Amino acid sequence: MAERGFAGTGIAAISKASGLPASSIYWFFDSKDDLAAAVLERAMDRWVAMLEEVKGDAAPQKRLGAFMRRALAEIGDRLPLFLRLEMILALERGPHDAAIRERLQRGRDTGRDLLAQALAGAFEGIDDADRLAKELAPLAIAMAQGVMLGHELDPDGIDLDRFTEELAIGLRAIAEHRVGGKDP
Amino acid sequence: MAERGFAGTGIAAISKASGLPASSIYWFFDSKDDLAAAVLERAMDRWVAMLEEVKGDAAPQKRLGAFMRRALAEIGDRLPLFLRLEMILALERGPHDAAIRERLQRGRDTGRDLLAQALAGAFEGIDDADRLAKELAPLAIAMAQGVMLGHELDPDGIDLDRFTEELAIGLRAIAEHRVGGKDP
Amino acid sequence: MAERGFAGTGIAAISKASGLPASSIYWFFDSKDDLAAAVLERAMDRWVAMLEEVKGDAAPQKRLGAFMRRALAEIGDRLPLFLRLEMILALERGPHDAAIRERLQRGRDTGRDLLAQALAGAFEGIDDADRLAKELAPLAIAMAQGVMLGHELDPDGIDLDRFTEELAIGLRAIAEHRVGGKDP
Amino acid sequence: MAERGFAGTGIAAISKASGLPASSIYWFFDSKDDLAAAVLERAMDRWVAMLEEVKGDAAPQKRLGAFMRRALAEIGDRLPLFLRLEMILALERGPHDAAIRERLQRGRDTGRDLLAQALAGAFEGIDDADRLAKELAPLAIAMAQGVMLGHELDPDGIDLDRFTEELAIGLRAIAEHRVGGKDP
DNA sequence: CATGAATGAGGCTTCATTCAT
DNA sequence: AATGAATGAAGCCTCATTCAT
Repeated sequence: MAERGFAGTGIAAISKASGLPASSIYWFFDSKDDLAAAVLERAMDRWVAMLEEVKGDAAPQKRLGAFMRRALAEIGDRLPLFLRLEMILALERGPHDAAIRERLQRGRDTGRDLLAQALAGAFEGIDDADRLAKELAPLAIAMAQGVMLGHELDPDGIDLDRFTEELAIGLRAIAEHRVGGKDP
Repeated sequence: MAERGFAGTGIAAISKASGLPASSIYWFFDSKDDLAAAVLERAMDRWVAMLEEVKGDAAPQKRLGAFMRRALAEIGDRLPLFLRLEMILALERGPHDAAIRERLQRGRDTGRDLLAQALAGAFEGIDDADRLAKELAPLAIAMAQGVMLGHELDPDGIDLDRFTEELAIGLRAIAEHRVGGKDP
Repeated sequence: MAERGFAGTGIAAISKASGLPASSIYWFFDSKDDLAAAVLERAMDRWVAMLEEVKGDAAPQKRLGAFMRRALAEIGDRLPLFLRLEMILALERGPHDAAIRERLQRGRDTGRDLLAQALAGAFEGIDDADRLAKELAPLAIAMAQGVMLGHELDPDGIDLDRFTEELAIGLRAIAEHRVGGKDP
Repeated sequence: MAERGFAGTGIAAISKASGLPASSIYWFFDSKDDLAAAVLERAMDRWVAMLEEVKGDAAPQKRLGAFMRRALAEIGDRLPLFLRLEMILALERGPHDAAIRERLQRGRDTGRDLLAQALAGAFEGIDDADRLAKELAPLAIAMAQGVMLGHELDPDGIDLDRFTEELAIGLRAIAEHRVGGKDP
């Protein structure tokens, strides 16, 4: 579903992939919507757990790059499934809305909070680092997602390792710009 | 199709939207794949034309913000259709004809070139501005796309107007960082 | 559908009976509900047309029996399809309601009006024949339907030919009873 | 099942209504057919028991109306479930086991016998009351069923209380007509 | 250029039933 | 006596496509 979208993923495909006959899938899920919501939820939980763990590591908050690098660890092979799933489900508006959209929102909120903490470390030395981190977290997430998407679409066009570092630099510059036009 | 994806957009829906009976659609297009490719092509051409026009305007290359602002002009309502279409078709891998993928690649190339020119203006004063602009263009596009996607998903989370300006700042900082680690 | 009910009549059965593939049926009808409503409508129209024609014949209003005998002409083989369809669809409440129920109501109204006219003939000589005919028409219909149903369930238990005559007698007695307890 | 028919009543619906998982239902019944037969049997037994009880009451056979009124006591809310079930199962021919049909036949026979006794009382004073009662019982049942069905379909169209009395009058007139065309 | 009709394959989902526990 | 899980067949309906006109 993360690869072909909601509509493009037939119950038959899920059945084949899972080894269960299609009708059995309906023992576990009420509908394809319900299944998608459950999958999204689980993927989300895993990703959040991973981020928490990274955050828990000693010093690393200090460098945003380290955080990002871990967060996107799977990349290279492919976009972390959760992110792909999130993007594609979010992009595909349609009738699979209700349950899914709400879960998407929750995921975004959690991700933002975690990134805000990592950003605060990267903004060390800037006034109001915490507030700025909170403000810029959505922007950081968005940029990061965009870059991952870009990498997915054209792997050679973007050097992800380098990017994780440069994203921190760019955000720091933006934070500094926000904190005061041109003062020392 | 930009809203529901390729698989989620039935010929019947296109028929209703266009007022033409489904069978008539097959007079104009050989298949759904063909139709999608044509739609993508047209959307792409329009977008490119718009960018060319912006580029043609007087000094504006100097400020990346102005370029971006025009490029995303439609936003507020919704992500420029072309970008939405591009993302969703790119994300949804599946059996959609190679034709589509190739056209997507072409679009990305054109966009990159145009943005590189705009970036070169924004990098004024930096050594090797042209080369850096070319290198960073894919990153810039990716970031911009991510931000637009983020805006689409959660319009209140991201201030697009401000972003266009800040993106320029961030990229400049990255360019400076690339041009020389710590030398003046 | 008149024989197996709505739920018991699969699209596949209709497909086989009609010679059209199941998917083609959906070119003509929006749904199984829609199809049932259309079938009911057509059966109803035919039955009403037949009743009108019977009514149009010369003297026969005078004897209710003649009217009934014609109205139930097909019987012997089987309950007039329309009546069977009406009963079974009316009895089977379920999700096939909306369109069907309304059409059922219309059918009942028409039948009642036609029968009222036939009854008026049978009530010749009774005061207020017209009013009584109108009042008793629903009762007459109901009785007749019950008898037809009974005949259907147990063909030997009920002599339909005799019944048509006796129904007139019974109704006349009821009408007389209504017109005045025991006066001459 | 009395409301939606055999085909329209899924095991899942029965499961939900009973609180038992679907698989448990198969501990009690061998199949859906078996279940339907059992349900029909039980409903039938109850109805017969009630009729017996009514019959056992003092004088009341004398007035058919009293008998009918009790027999249809539940009405007003809805057709006595047994009658509904009987009609709908009888109408819906299909693959429902011979068991069901046979049980239906038995029910009809019992009802007919009981009604014959009640009718005999109502025919007091007519020659051959017993024979006529036996002959007309099926007709009486059929008429009563039809009226109940009519009441079910259009509650305002038929006054059930009045009907119970008038049915007796109508049947008496028919009996008298049968006993001798025009002789005193 | 346009359309009504037709169609096989496949869509999601429910069906009645079975089985191991 | 009870149940969670499993299953093949069938349910209704939509799919992309074709064809005759």
